Amino acid sequence: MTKTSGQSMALRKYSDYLARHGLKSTVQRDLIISEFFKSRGHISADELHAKLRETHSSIGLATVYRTLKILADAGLAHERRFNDGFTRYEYYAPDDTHHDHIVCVGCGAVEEFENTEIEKLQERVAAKHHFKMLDHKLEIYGLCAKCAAGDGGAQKK
Amino acid sequence: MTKTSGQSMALRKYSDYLARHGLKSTVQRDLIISEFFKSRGHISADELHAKLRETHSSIGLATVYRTLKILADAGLAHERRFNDGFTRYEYYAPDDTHHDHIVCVGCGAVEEFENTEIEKLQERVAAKHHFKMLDHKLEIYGLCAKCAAGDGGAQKK
DNA sequence: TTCGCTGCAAACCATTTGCACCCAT
DNA sequence: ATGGGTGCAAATGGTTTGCAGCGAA
Repeated sequence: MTKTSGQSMALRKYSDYLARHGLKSTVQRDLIISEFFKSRGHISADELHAKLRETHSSIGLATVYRTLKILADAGLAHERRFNDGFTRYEYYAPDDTHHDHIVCVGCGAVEEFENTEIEKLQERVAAKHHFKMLDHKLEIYGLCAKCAAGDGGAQKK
Repeated sequence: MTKTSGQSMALRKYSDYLARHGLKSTVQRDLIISEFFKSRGHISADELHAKLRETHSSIGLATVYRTLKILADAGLAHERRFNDGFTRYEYYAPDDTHHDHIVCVGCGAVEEFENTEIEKLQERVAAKHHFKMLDHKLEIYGLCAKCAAGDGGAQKK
């Protein structure tokens, strides 16, 4: 099972992208990207910026936005908009299978799932409407076990 | 097949809501709501405001927003956020079956569909993750027959 | 007469952009 | 030394809100 680490593969794809587009590698970008890879899944520019500030107080929010946009352009991150007002970025390896999200409206937790049966049904729906399907978005909103049980959940701002 | 008109039923539910909440019926609200019901499906506050301006130039955008919010609170409209930056409101009768959307990325056309099989699969996914499902959102993005055929489509701003 | 309602403009807030200086290449 | 990168502050753009006057009950 020799499987190249998804992360190192992503880093290579990232520097390839920089090179091919005449962009430069900088300390800030490296920091942002490494932090982004560390906290895998569904982080917002603001949250990422806050985390970075803990150790590098001078990094600007604008740079975080700009870098995340590069990652998205390079095909290494996906912009996701749930219903909490702002954009979250999620790590997306080139060979990842498509997945969807189930979101807890109590505590904001996000889990991922994939279901090929649903995908197939979607293709069929698109065909029925004479659409060529390019992408789709499926989000299930509900209460996770913990939030359904008791408390209102510590709303993770 | 005696079936009370969905619209008159909605209007009744609307005035009930106003009464129960100590809110007043006004000319502006009536205009906004009637226009909203007329252009069924997926209209934004701005588009609605523009339409109303044609005949009633003094209506303010803020009032449109406020009224749409009332409709949403009354359970007569759903707020929908696709990927074009702003919120669209869609008519939603209390007895409507849930439906999802298929959106053309070429011309912005939106069609509705429902698929109970997909719904069932979603319930199953939620159960597997120990979530109590409350709501869900499924959007298929693609090209409609017209846009897939030739032109880039007259992007409906 | 009482409050809620309205239009306007200002405020919000996440995200973007202009700019002058900084730093990889 | 070039030209892209950065932080800051200002601009944006959809949506919300404060306020003084208006109008439904």
